[in-house]
Amino acid sequence: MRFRMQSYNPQAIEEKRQEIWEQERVFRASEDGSREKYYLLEMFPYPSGKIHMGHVRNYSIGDVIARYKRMRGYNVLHPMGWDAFGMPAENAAIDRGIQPATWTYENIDYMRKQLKRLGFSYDWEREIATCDVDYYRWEQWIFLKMLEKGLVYRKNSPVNYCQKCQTVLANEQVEGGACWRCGETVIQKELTQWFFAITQYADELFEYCDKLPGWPERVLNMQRNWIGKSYGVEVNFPMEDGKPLTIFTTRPDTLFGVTFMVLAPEHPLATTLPKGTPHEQEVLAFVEKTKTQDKSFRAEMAVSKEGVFTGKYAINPLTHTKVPIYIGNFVLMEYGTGAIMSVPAHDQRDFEFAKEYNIPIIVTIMPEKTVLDPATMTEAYEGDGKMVNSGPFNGRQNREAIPSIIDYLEENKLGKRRINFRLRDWGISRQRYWGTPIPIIYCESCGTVPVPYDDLPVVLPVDLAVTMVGKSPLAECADFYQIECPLCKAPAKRETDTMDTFVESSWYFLKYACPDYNEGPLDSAKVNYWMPVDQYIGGVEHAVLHLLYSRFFNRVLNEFGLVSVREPFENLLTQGMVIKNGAKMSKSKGNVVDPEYMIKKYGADTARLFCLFASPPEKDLDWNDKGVEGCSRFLQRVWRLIAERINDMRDVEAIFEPLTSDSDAVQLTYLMHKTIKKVTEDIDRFHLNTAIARIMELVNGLYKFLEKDREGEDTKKLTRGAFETLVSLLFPFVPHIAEELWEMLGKDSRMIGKEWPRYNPQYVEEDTVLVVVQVNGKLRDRCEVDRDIDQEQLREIVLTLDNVKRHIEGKTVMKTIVVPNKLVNVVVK
RNA sequence: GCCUGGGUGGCGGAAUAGGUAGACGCAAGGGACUUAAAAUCCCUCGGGGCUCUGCUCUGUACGGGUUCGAUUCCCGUCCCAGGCACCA
Repeated sequence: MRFRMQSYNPQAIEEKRQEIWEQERVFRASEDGSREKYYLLEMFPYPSGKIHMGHVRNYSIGDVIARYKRMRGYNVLHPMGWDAFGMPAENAAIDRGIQPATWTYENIDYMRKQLKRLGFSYDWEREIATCDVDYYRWEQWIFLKMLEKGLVYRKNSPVNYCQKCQTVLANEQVEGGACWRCGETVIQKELTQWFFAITQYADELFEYCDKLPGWPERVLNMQRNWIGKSYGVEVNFPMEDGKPLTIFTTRPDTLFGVTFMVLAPEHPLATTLPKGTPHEQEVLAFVEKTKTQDKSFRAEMAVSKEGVFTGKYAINPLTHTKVPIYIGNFVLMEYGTGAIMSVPAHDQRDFEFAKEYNIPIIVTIMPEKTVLDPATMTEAYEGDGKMVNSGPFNGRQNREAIPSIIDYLEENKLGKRRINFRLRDWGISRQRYWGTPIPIIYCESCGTVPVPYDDLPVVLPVDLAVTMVGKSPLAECADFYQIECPLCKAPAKRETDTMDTFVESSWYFLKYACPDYNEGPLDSAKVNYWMPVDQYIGGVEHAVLHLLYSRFFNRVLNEFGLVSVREPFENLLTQGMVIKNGAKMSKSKGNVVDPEYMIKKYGADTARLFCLFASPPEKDLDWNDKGVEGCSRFLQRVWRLIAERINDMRDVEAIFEPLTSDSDAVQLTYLMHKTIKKVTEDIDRFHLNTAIARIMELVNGLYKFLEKDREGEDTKKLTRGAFETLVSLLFPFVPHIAEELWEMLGKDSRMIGKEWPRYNPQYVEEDTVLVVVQVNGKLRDRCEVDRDIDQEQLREIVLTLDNVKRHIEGKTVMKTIVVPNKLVNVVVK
């Protein structure tokens, strides 16, 4: 049978392959005890309308790993779904008068098509959309369970509020005082809100950062930073009425230098202490003024320290001296006890405050090289040194003295060891429509009543007229909120807030294991088969949002007995952004490249290849249209390499070792086996760009080899072996063209995804090696010698080289350093 | 200010363990094929110098150090990106 050579037509072959994959359901995963499982997960997208280049990159990286692991014999779970609740759906509804549900599901349909057109190997039968009732009903179940266990509570407190989005934001969702989504300045608002008690897990979440070796250090650092664990002590300063004023400090070594105390304006004592003193009015006015300022404004104001004296004093428990109590704008009620001891000599903030209000300064830590004098100091000394003015602790190194100071405080019941965290509980109430309804009912007589488990789900009405003004849409929908109390049957009102959409993404990775299970939230047997996620891939922007919440949620569900592992994600890869012309691709910058256009022009394989080749996964990817063309050229070159010769090769048997001693054939064999080794190692450490570079070298080598007209069956067989190897190596990166070429070679297309080529160790190290010769560390010559040659012999050979002789002439050889099979350095004087 | 990363050709990026700096690709220049163009193929390609198939000096942000040898390790400085920022 003779074939006419066809040119590379990506659209045709890609659609053909995709159809076969779909029909044969080749990416379906099921539990299989006979093989090692591998759960590969990429962060699921928000169905905003269209796939963007960031998605293409993220999912291309994931697909290489998924396909590669399958070829290595793993039972791979590679699912995809939709983070489908969220604000843009509501905005679209307002702008275009479409229901959020309609808009969302239409987007999902469109984007699913796009992902399929890119040829990613997902098990689409496990697809989930978080806005499906069958998904969020179990989220409501989890909420109720958490409520039972005391992990959910409701409280009135100042919260972050975005006026543009008209909703509350969690601390993690405020970036530099602005809304993470729209950039609007966040204000403080007093509201009653539901909270998840993530702080109960603060210590564990912090400590386990050391037990996640598969995570990038910078992500762990961001999490540690965010949780903010600090060791210190709570100290009681008795006041004149005998009651204690409790403060938290990490620097008990400066206790002897306390000259005043400061309370947060929100501190309960702030308004009661000054009663009856001449300072009362002034304090009340100050507290009022400061409290009404919102957080970011106050932070800005407090650059200059402001405060008022309460007229009252506290007693330093160590020195028994009387120190004045102030109210200050720079003290935060949310951290520690909302009150601090102030040591102006050794804390810059306290120093500034003391200077402002003429409060004395006492030095208690003396640096080694200088002498501190309170009268002349211009800033606080925050470093270490010898303790002075510190009674029994005088002369000791301050850091070393801390434990004994704390011991002393504890023994005398003056204070207590204490660890404080910066992390706050996660506020999850959102005054929005398109989210999971919080399953709670408010009854005049029974109070806050959880929706009974049997009454779940609380279904989000989808036929609602959405308006932007006023309260949350659900709060205006009587059909939704009017309900009878499950306990007393009296008319009652549903909670009309919905949950933060980060709740959905905190457990979706578990649901993929059992998407159709509906007897409970999760089928533990299946979940435990697949969990933990072996490799998670996504953007670094979720370092302290989604990734922290998920770790928290997984622990909670672990305690409910639904999953057996404590940490959900074993290994994490954070890929960089896609950049063009020096800026992140975005509509507002006008530098967007549409994946759809790329597919039309070059095909999915080229689009994928460029995303993988242009830079290593963790780095930002600089988009370059010319680079894309280069990738397209490469695929055409591969296509021609095989298609042009297929008539001669079709029925030839493949061999992977030369039967002749023809040096070119031997060289090709070495190249082939070395390439397998390099590509394997590179994929294993996610150096996908260099893996592709190696494959390009193999292609270049093959062209060079075939340049000469070669006769003989052996040559053909070896060439065929190299072709098969090449196509297999290409498969995880560019599956369509690889599978098509595989079939062109007359092989079963189902098999390419199951076999990863092996290399013969004998052919990765040549018998001779190139040894570099240096004289005094400078490269002077090189020579080809037998591998593992005797060192003495090598020394002799080296000294006969012309250029070496020239450089050592008239000098004495002091020593010769030999790095076997690599380098000789002759040291002369 | 603090904590992380990171600074390598015209560009994207290579260089597992301290051992040939610049793999692979893009761009650029030159050539072959062609009536021509596209496509394809070949050659050159960090900078300087020379007696130019070769040799030599220099070069991985900057300044020192360790070493036979440093892009790689150590100390100091500068710059860029990300995170945190009155957290007591």
